Amino acid sequence: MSTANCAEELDFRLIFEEDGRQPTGRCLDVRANPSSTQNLDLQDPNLNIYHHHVTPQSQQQPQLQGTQYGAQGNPRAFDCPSIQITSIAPNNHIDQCQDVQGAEGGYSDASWSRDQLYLPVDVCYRDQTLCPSPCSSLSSRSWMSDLSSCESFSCTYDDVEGELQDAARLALGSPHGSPLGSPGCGGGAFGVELWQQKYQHPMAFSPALSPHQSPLGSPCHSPRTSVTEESWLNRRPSSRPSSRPTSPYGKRRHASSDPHACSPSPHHSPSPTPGASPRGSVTDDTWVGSPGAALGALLMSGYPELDVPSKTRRTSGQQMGLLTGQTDSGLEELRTTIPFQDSPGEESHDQDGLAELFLQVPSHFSSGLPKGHVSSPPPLDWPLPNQFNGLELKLEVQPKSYHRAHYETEGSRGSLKAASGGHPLVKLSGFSEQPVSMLLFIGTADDRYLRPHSFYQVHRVTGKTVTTSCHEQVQSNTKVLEIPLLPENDMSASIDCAGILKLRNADIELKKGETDIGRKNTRVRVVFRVAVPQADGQILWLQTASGPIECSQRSGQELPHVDSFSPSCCCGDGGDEMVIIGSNISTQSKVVFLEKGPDGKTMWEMEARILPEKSSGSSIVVQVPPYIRKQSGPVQVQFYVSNGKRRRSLTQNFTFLPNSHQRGWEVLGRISHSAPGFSAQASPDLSYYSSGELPVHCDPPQNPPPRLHHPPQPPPVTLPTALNYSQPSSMPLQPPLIPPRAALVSPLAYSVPPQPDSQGGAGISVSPSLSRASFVTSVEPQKEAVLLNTVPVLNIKQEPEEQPTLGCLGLQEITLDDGE
DNA sequence: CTCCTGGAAAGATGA
DNA sequence: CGTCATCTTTCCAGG
Repeated sequence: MSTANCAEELDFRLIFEEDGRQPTGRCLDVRANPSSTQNLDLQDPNLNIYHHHVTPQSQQQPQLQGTQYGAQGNPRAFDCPSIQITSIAPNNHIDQCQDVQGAEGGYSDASWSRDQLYLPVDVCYRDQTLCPSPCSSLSSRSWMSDLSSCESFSCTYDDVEGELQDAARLALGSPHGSPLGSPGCGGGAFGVELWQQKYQHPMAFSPALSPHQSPLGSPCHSPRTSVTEESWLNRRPSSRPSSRPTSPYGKRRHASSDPHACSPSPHHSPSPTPGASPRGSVTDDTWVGSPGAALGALLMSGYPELDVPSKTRRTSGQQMGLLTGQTDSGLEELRTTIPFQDSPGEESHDQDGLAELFLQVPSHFSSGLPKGHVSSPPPLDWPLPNQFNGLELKLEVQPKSYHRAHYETEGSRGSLKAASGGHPLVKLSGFSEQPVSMLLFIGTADDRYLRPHSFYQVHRVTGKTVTTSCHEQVQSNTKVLEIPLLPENDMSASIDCAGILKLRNADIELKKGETDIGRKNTRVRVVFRVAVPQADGQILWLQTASGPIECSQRSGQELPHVDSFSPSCCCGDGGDEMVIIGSNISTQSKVVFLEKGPDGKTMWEMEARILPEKSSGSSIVVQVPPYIRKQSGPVQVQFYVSNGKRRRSLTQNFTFLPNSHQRGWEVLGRISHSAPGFSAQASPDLSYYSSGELPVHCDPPQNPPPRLHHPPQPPPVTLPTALNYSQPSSMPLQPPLIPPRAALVSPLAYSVPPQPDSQGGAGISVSPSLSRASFVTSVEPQKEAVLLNTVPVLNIKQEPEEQPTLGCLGLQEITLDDGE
């Protein structure tokens, strides 16, 4: 096991690093906490608000643009030492591509100087490259492939042009909606679609309503640009099999050792290539960058247009909103604070070549921005508050925690559903003057840093059962659904038009710059954003996200989850019958009791016998095994339910009383119940009793459980060393978590102290002594969890059911409990 | 006939 | 290098 654990931990690290955490501490200043997107408190005076002023025609000065862009698009961008990049020689390939695009698109970015380009942008967004997926649904098929596989796209760039043109045509011809949206798009169009959307169809997105359109301008480009790069890159190496192998063709090593992927750039580092960095860096960067985000709500002005019927408006290209000066302070800070989001250094290192690519990117990018249009929605990875000034975007009905995503090779698997059987419901309160558009995209389940998910894209579901109108668009390579919130509907919308598309891991991972690992990265959150026009012409952006949703097919044996059990103690002789109630528990399951020493080592372990005849449905009855070790007093042990090697429930605390003890004693353990405070470090037993936990009278063992022991809300923490799975996850998947950086960010009132160094900026605060632990967070979730638990105020939400293992397994590993 | 689904076989990955 | 346990992705079939 240990071995296994280790492995997992490693994986995790990778994931985390890539995903979420930001490596560097550089951005401590970040104001916003990405992760807590949901909880930012705008009220806080300290929060900066970005105003978006529209500058209609004016093209922003390059500088400004850069800045603005950065702000908007990506925090990181600001600082991004584009310079470095600049210096790097551009890559021919790239150039070509860009040129092509630019030409095609008609956007040239002459206006932009490369210098101004920021890599960061790219970084921020998952790389476009990666993004391919973004396309999402297009069809379900392949957009990614097409796009993603650079090959497809880039490889033939000749063709590409053609495509672009086509796209352009389409764009022109069709209302925005069509091209993108429909699933049918399929095919090769992906690139085109993106293209269109971004460039061609600004309008496609409803302008008025949706600010987001801008996406394009934004970072996306850059990122995606990366696509270009990638494509190029990929292409070059033609070695790569077709972009989409039937099977994941290349097997991808998690380690990112993937030759292909990196071929161009050696660095594997999370943020390998500049371009590449996308995700990883993104994450990181974003994180850092987010500072801007820190702002909380973003106010973008310039949407004069809001009034305008979206359809009519052309937002076009420009969407990228530039942040207007107002941001100055904010931006400035950001810049200063965030020297390089992307960690240019890294990028620069390995990637000269890459850099070039990136540079190239700008072209598109620029093309979009300059146009002067206005506003663009903030980058998708920016944290935004869910409420501000009386306005609140709330997910009134949460989606089920499980939704099997469909592959491009499959048909749709339907829209997200609510646990109740209906569909998720989102409502904007505090505003009903006019229709507003809401954006929906699939984000990561990483609470620490909410950002678009690389391996999943939202997919527009159509059909007679769908009552909510919406249309697809692509922002920063991420597919986004735009759904109107109408006053007549009480500014709420039933999300019955959104499904989830799974992109092949191989497709995404091969993208350059992609740092995330797809394997076991199967949880997502649905993110909702809305742009609310303010009286002063500014636009306030609010965001909220759903709880984590497991998207992989459920296997026969799901992760078992113990809801309650009784009794929670018995004498050392064992033999008592214990009822365990929970989900995914059957007579096929195994119940193992064990005791761990202070060092986390298993000192005793024994499997309990299941009594099938007394078990039923969601509960099983087991015979408590005898505790064979010497005991002079009560001994706290743990037990877990297992459905297989990797499917174990969280460990539950159980107490063996001395035989001499009077039976009937039950200890209420904080440990067991409130457990949060329990940490492996401390010897459980000692702490337990010493703490004065009180023994409570417990039902006689034989009695049917009058009262079941409920797992601690926060699942009890198990010893770090303990089984891999047993640890409750400290990782906050839930929104409730406080943004790690929140503290930093602003005076937001978070009970949890910020952790500067925490990579991901986990929302968890750790006591000083534990600081190291915090560091560990990303890497060793479990341990962290433990440590965290010790902390006074953790907001971490645990999902008991799920994962014991957040840490080890990784977020992904955990299987959500649908409950259904 | 298309869209949804649930299941599962075939492959891919890692341990 | 082989084996095993998992995961991922592609197919099937029924409603």
